[in-house]
Amino acid sequence: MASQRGEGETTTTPLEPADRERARAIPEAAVARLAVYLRVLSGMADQGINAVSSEELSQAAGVNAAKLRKDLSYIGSYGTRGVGYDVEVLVSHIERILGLTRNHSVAVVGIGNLGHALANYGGFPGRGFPVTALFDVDEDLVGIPVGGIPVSHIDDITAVCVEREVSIGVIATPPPAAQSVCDRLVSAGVQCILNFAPVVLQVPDNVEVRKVDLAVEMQILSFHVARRADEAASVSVGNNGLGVDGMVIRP
Amino acid sequence: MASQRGEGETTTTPLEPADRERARAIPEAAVARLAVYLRVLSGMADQGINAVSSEELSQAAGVNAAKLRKDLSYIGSYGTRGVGYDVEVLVSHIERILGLTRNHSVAVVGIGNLGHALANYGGFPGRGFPVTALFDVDEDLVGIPVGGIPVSHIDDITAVCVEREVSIGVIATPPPAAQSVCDRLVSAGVQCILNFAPVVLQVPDNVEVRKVDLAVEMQILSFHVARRADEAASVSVGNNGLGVDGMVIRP
DNA sequence: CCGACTTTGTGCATGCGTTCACAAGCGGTA
DNA sequence: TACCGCTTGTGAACGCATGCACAAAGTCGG
Repeated sequence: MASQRGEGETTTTPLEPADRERARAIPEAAVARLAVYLRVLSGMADQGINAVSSEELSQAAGVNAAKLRKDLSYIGSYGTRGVGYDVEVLVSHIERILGLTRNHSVAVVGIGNLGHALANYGGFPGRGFPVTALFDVDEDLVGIPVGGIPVSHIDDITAVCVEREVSIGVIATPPPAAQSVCDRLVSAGVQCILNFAPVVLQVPDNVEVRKVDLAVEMQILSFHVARRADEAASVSVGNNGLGVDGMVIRP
Repeated sequence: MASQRGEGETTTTPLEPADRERARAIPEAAVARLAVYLRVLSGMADQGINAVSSEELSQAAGVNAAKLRKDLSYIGSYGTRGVGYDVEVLVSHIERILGLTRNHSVAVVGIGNLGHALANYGGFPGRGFPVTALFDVDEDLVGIPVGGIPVSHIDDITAVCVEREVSIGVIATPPPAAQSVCDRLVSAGVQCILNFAPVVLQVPDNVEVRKVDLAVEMQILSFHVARRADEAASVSVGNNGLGVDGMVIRP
């Protein structure tokens, strides 16, 4: 895993010009799916499987086979017609495109319940994301190690982030603190932020923010519950032909 | 459908036929944003603000003003031209569309670090989502209350979910257990699942699954880091006009 | 070496979602 | 009451993503 390291630009396999061109053109949605394919492929590799067809892989990943092939075509042609894909080759290629050949140092801010959970993941699932810094306002927490890393005070955020070359900041603070923490991360040079706080962050446009919003997820589900209840209540006129092929429970 | 439960339709404000039609047509992406608008609006209501224009609201929510208006138009016309929107009216209308006038009982499965964090949220942010059941395989945990709710054994999942009318199941187990837990939730009649396990769940098509995948989020960020590093490395030929206006750090 | 079969890679059409731009509608003012 | 300015609501254009269908390309068996 080799946690932090001296410099870290050219230690990793650099993208060749051809790939560089491609990376620019990959749709956002496809990037998310590539990460899923990667996980499925890693699992297959662990099971000793070394070849896979687009059909098999797509089913395991829960997507359309054509879409999968198109997604893979964005990163180049690495399959063999008539045979399928070499698992190892695909894994290493997706890893390269996603930038996983380089380690991304992660800082978690806000060591509450969620922060604890995140810190204890200890190098995020799928590794390549070592947590190297933890921050909180609470003086009582400072110095105490969580998941092996001692908590720093939030006022030291700039110094620590720069020193440990943090490239991804995770915000797990209460809502009111989120924007302020975000600003501090940004001025510490962090350009990628994963936000768990239910707040819309304002950032300069050179910073990438992704948000994980529990409340929103729940409310989307709630919407579907409501919609279904309504549809069920109005099954009188006749349903449209939109394929509700009724309760196929697959064990 | 409406699985079990005595009545449960008309306890809550029922959607009128006109709204029912509309709810069916709301794009998935818009639903997610409506939840965000709702939060922003609630905040405004708490601050005593009672009118807002699409411009203000859209900025606070971090979206385009035109998009916001279109999103709101999906749920009907509740603004006043020349003035804006009444905050209260909008809040209650979005709540109705999202089905938040009804309480959605939530079950959390897997009381590890993340499960603890979720249970301790204690009725999810924005309320309306009371956590009413917790499950784990670990016998040592069974009976111990977490966040006020005693943990049940996972083998009792069907009985407990039916009894407590669970409508949303949250999976926070280790990956290998996720599919099995999911199957059990489904056979207990749970139709909405929020999945934190890094696994692609296979479900019948009457079940709605949303996934929150830390690893994928991190890898998407990683991709952007890599893409940027590459773009920065190839600033020699000349950048395209696609607005990278260079490192504007706003404090 | 050839032919049949399999599976990839992709051009094209379709549909969805976003954005633009403007007419319609409402409050305030004289 | 009539006008003026402001903001909504939406028709229409655009662009992106998905899905289809097929040609290209490779393997395997004879």
